[in-house]
Amino acid sequence: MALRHAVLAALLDGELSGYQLTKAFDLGMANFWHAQPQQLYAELNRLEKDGFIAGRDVVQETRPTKRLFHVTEAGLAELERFTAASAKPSFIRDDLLVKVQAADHVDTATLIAQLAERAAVARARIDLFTDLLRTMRGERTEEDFLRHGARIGPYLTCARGLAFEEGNRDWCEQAIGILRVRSGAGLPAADPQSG
Amino acid sequence: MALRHAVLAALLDGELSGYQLTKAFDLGMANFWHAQPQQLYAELNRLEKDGFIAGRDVVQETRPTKRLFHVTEAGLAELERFTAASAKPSFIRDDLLVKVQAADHVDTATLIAQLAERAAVARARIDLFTDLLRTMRGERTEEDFLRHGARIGPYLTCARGLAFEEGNRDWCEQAIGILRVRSGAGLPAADPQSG
DNA sequence: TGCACCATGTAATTTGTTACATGATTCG
DNA sequence: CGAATCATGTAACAAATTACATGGTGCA
Repeated sequence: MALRHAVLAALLDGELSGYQLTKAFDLGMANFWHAQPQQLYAELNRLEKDGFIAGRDVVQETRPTKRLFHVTEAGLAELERFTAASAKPSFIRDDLLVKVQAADHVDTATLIAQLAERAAVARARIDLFTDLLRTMRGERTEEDFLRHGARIGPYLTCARGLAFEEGNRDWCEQAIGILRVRSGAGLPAADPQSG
Repeated sequence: MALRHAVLAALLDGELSGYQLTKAFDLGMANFWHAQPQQLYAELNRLEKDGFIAGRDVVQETRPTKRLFHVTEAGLAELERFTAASAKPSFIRDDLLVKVQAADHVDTATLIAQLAERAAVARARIDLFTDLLRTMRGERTEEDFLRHGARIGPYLTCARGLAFEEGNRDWCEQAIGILRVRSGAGLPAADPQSG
């Protein structure tokens, strides 16, 4: 039951609706927590019932009415309690790595295609996070922002996400290179950067 | 329902019992899949019923009788099918990152302690994976092993795990440094390497 | 006219977690 | 004598996924 703390942490950046929250969990939050819309809507209702967040209706003209939520004092206290408690070890699940684990027993071309696809996704996310970080720090240098900026939490987690995706990209490229050498050998391999 | 493919991939390295499988899921497999003993025992029974693995009893003198499982032809075909199917995006959950996301609203000392603990765990795993990789490649250079070695799948996934933990260590150290500068400022900060 | 976006859910099913259960052996 | 290791599960509960449901707006 730690989804709630991820939601609380996401709401610290300002009021969000359930819909906006799902967007956040597709972007920066996705670096360390994964959740579906249905889960988020349900969790928002539970958090409100427990008094950790409060919502207000915002009627819109051309769009359906939405509810914006913010963290309450009790919610902040709960986050503080959570932070002090010992963290569960981080938990990863990755289909692609399962496939690579079986590399010596499955079709190489198929595996290379999957690795290339993942590398492309990683590159897209690297660009995205690089832009996000630039936006967050504005005119300042990273050094200056991290020392004196008002909200460094999201910056640090985004930086971790960036490094993670760089690791993915590099590893995928290395694995592709190795699989190519072992199978086709002398082929004038297509440039993996081009796709 | 992809736990089964992780189990199949784990069994490619040779026959394993449920107990040995839980050990594998605590070590190398933990880099990309997390599962508890109860799940593994249950999944082994399901996989056997579906014909993807086969087990045989091994009676031991000083230990309880165990069942060793190996992947069948049907199991290999299933892995092949899985490899060809599009992978779900990788899925991360990390309490620590949730806490860092809330860094600007929670106690700094508490957060630093958590980051230091994680950095220590990362260092331990780095040592472990470095040894594991050395063992896998034996006398050969990495270059040579990856070109001509018989089983590179586990090597590649372990390498990814190593890079991931190096990323964790570096990021934790950076975050600790920043939080120290912002809070205590001029303190003659303790060496994070020492613990 | 069809698709994507905004906006929020319910219900059924599948997974995953926690607690409980058993019992011998080996090491300190 | 107590703790860790080997060895395998069942049962109850909590969480996550999938499918289903609704309906207006804006764009090509």
